[in-house]
Amino acid sequence: MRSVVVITGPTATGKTELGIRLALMYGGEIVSADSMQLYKRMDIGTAKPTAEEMRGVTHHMIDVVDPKESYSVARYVEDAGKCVEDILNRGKLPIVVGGTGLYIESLLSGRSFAEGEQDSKLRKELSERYDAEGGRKMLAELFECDPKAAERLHENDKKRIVRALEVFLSSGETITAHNEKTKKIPPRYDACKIALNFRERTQLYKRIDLRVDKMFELGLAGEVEELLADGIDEKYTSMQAIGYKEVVAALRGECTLEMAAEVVKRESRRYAKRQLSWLRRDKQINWILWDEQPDYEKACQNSTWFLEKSGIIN
RNA sequence: GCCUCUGUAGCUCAGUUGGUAGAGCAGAGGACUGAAAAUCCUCGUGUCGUUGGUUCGAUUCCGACCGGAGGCA
Repeated sequence: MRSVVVITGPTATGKTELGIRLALMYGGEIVSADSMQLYKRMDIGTAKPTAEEMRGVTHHMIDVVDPKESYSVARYVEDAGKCVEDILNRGKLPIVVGGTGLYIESLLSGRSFAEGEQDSKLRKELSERYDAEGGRKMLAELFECDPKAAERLHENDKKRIVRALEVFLSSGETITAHNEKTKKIPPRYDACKIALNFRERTQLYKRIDLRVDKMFELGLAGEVEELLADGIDEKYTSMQAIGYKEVVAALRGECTLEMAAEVVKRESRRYAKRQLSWLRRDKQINWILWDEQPDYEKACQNSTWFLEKSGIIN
């Protein structure tokens, strides 16, 4: 089976650098798995690798959509899937690098999603009804058509209740049935998964704080200002990114930039925590744990071992 | 030096008319199938500053001491 390498982990752990090193060592190309680096013009706040950092390694799935567009996992599976196919066909090694767990999982499994579109009329109607009638009522309604989904969802989980109803109403199939079906489909790639993290949580947080300070020094505020000037504000998905929505608030005078920076740090820490809870349940992951600082030499050695073990190189 | 106020969870504070205590924030854990850097759920034992005394029993009352704030000299 055709194989890919995955480099993942919570933010600010050095995924980008390790990915590039491995690409240089094994003739690979990077396929980014980051839901925000997809957007053009959002460079500083998403910590996109610069041209120098890339060192000639080809990167895919970065800067592929306008910040005004709304992207989705479904599109990612399709677009990134094409990149992976192309890389494999050219005899090179695809290295999927990123922290968006859902994107990686969906890409590897080649998951097909149930019907529906983000901006569909149906979804909008359901969303409005949820606001008007309350989650309790909507959940009860979901229970009528898809009791299993209703059971596992909380009445406050608007997004998922709306989606579950949407899937049933538009396709006649429940999201539960759809999920069970897609779960059985074997993954389309064999993956060697490597995740980076710090041994101590406090080290991770220190690193996140430093990185956020650096983003502000590099001119994150200016970047956001330019986007706002073109009418790209927080109503777009892209601007929901951590680092952007907070700066928008500061630029609107709701708080100072210093305060915004503190919020960005806190949100990044929480995000890292969520990423970890997503990753921890994947037992296939090979973890590389840093002590104080990333040690890329050692990580490359470890990675090589992992790649050999999974038969990707020999 | 004297007087007043104050010392309770990592932080800010509430509270117990004496029966060993609770909020917000921070933090932790979890979920996750077309917005995922999004969205949602769950979680609060801490020598109640230290030390004596009164009491069946003190974090709560009294004394001393230590730390902090203010006032008078």
